[in-house]
Amino acid sequence: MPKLGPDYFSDRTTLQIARDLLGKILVHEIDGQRLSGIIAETEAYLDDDPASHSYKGPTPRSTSLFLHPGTIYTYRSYGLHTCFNIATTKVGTGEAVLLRSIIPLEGRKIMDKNRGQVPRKQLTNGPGKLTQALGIQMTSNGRDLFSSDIWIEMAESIPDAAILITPRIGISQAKEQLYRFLIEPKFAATLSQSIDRHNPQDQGR
DNA sequence: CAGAAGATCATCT
DNA sequence: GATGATCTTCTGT
Repeated sequence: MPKLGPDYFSDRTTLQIARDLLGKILVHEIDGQRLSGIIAETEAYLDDDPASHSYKGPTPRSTSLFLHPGTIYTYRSYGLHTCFNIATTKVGTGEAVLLRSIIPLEGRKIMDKNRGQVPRKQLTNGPGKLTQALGIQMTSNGRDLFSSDIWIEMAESIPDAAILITPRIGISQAKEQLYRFLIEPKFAATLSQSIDRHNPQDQGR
């Protein structure tokens, strides 16, 4: 399966990129072992967003946000969690997409080990959880998606494996649920919470 | 160099 | 719905 190339993160708006990433596959390869999941929720951070780490210009922490599109930006949240972002648009702008949740695909045993045997619905359904499950660490900050052990692939079709790991509710129902998962507004790309505050009808996630 | 805040999560009521 | 865990980063002095 082809990796997404540099153009993917530069040719469209950040919001569009965030939408298009839904359904793609995030891969972290460790010792030849693939840990992966289907991207199910993303969040766009735009230049005019006061909550963005790039809002006040580059700082020691946020320099990778301003590098070329496809640069990985990780940061430590609340001293505990690692969150995974991808710089978008062009060099010098600080826009990015945060990956908020994935559907676990390959390497479930290792993910369980990394997460500590939580219920499967809670394995990768948050920005801090997916990095812990995939073993993605702060050291990936500043690398790029095209020449590192972390990348994003096209999904030619929804792999059967994805159906198998969805909740045990039968194949057809699982397919339907997975499809909803990918297109439902609730899980679609959103602006950050600071913008949500100005749109009270969007709150409650 | 001290102090505060934070793009979260698990656990509790 | 509230709270504590935990620590990096940024800001002001």
